[in-house]
Amino acid sequence: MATINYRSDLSPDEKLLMGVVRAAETFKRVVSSVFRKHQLSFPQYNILRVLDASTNGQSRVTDVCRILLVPGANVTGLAKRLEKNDFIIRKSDPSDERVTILEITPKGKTTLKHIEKERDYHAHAMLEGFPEEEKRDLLEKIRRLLKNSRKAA
Amino acid sequence: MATINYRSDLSPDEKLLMGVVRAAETFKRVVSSVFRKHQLSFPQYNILRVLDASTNGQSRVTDVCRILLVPGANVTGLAKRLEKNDFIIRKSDPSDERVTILEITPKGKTTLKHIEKERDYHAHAMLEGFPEEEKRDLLEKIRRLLKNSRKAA
DNA sequence: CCTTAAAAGTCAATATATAAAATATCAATA
DNA sequence: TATTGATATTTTATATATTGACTTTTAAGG
Repeated sequence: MATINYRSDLSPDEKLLMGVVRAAETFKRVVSSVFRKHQLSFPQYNILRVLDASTNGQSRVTDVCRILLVPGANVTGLAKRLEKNDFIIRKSDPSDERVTILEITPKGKTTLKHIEKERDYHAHAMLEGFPEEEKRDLLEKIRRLLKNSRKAA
Repeated sequence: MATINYRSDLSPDEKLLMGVVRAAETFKRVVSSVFRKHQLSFPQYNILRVLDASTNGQSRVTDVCRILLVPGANVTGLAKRLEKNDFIIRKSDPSDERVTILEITPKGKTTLKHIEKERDYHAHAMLEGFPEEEKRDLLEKIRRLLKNSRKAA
């Protein structure tokens, strides 16, 4: 047996938070296997989603960062790979040449559509056995967690 | 305004799960800043915790992987860096020479002790406003999520 | 024994995350 | 106008994650 010599000594708070981390990473692994079939990684997919939900399919790098809560240095490489695979284009904002604008391509949009059904299937499977009321309650608690941790950061 | 041109179109299930991912990553960022002051990364810290909770402070690479739900190739590099900084030692199991055993050092143990208080402070801050009963409820739901997603994987 | 399959771990290649520093542009103002 | 300070992004260096291939050892069958 694998865990026979192991006794968890996490404090209750830590156990809860580590549980959140594990659930998140396991979920990421599950849906990543879907994205990978379409040549997308999890963070790449998230960027595409943000652009797809933005007016004209465009957004500045800074805004993508703010929405996804990721540091900007991350996005440079991600955007370059997305552009190399024709999921987005990158262009400079003529009105402010410090700004890089990312725009989703038709290929990017259709890829998101293809992914949609399978993604929903997995999301639904992870929430199997959760009635609507419990989902609402869980979402509310997660939001409170997020608010607390952003305050702490 | 950052999000003015962005309307989230996530399905309710996806919104919930993406929320879990965000909460997890924000928490990781917060506590990582604590670990970093002691020359440890988040995954390195987790490995130390597993070893510290194992009998004789020892565990096989495979068992660490099973407990932390991470692929084995990860642990090789992490363990090497941990060994380079004297947090653990690596040795071969004489009874089965395929096996690598990881063992926490005294330095590793004292480092965990130094981290303990600050780590608890941050964990507690993230759970501010959660009475015990809500924490229990949240933990139960998170565990159900995790069970579902491991089944789906 | 000998062959083969499984198990444990490492290695290599690629993608990602992060911090720190560098670059370029903009805005304000002296 | 020249300078200063703030913004937006990229670059650089290191750590991590992930997949698949590979090596060594063990276990199982014939």
